[in-house]
Amino acid sequence: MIRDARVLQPEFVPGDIVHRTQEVRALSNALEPVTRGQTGETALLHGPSGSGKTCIARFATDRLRETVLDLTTQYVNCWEDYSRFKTLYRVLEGVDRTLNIHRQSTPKDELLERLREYDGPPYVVILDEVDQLEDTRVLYELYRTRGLTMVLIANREDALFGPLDDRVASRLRAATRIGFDCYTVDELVGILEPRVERGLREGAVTSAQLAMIADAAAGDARVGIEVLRVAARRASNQQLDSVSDDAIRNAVPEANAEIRQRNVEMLTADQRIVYEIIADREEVTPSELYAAYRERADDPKTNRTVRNYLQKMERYNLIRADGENRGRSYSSVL
DNA sequence: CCTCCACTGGAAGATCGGGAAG
DNA sequence: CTTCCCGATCTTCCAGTGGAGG
Repeated sequence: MIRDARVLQPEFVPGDIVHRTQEVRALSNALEPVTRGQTGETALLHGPSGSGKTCIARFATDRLRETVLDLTTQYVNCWEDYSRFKTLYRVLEGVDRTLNIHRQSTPKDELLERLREYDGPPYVVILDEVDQLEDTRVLYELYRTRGLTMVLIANREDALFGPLDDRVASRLRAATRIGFDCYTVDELVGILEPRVERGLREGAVTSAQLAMIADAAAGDARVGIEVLRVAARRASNQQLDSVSDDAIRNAVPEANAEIRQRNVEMLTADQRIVYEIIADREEVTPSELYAAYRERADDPKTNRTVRNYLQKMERYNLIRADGENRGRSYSSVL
């Protein structure tokens, strides 16, 4: 039943963008100087998750590479590489300058040195989830790199500006800003349709079912694609040649559980204890939580460290923190 | 109104761990 | 082998916040 699983992967970039033509054009304009060997304008793509920011950034840079012979591009996910070191490392990796850097290879900041020395062809770097950077100095350092053009992606524009250095903030205000809105149900169907055509056997999913998926995804293309993928895989495992309505309904919580499971696996043993305490109960106050943690953990970490864990888990969308200060309580997401 | 205090999260410094140099 | 280095992680300290209860 599955013909081409690749098009059901979340990171698949379609060869042709059905919606978002306006946004593609705006981004291409910002990058246009690159075609003349110059540095492009910094672009800032912002909007809710699953609204096509990453996809459009990749699409535009891929297309740019088709027209510009001598061009390097790199994608960096700042959520995964949130420290300054890791981000710089990835950027250098894109131009093969990481040889022999394993951590402490001589001077204090070898990475920055190498970046300064960069003298190659135009280089376009996509920084996804850029609001997750813990040290925004790296943005300034990238701004100062010759021939480097940045495409920044953030969920919320204002969350990015908050902790910024003045020098970076002023440059960022001059950036080309491109806003993205949630997809409508029709648009989502339009995104899923070509994937079904290429990825699945004919008639495996009806258009009414696509509308069901689109509706459940609430404007988030990533969720929609994940639901489609889970439902198709399930049907395929059962040797069916089409997807039932029930399979789709079941796939919605399963797709969410899968995302959550992946995040839980990234936690350390101590973090997982904290997560499980929260998951076990409806709602828990900070002091109850820490007391329970101390009881279960051998060699427990300090209260402050547990608070860092909680922040991290909140960012991973594993838990929710309600209220402020004294009124704070933690609960697990679904 | 004021005081108390549970809670948050920033800053700075200590510690851990792994790779390289001596 | 030991020593040094450095990023990541953890602790210590603390200022700020706002609800509870005089």
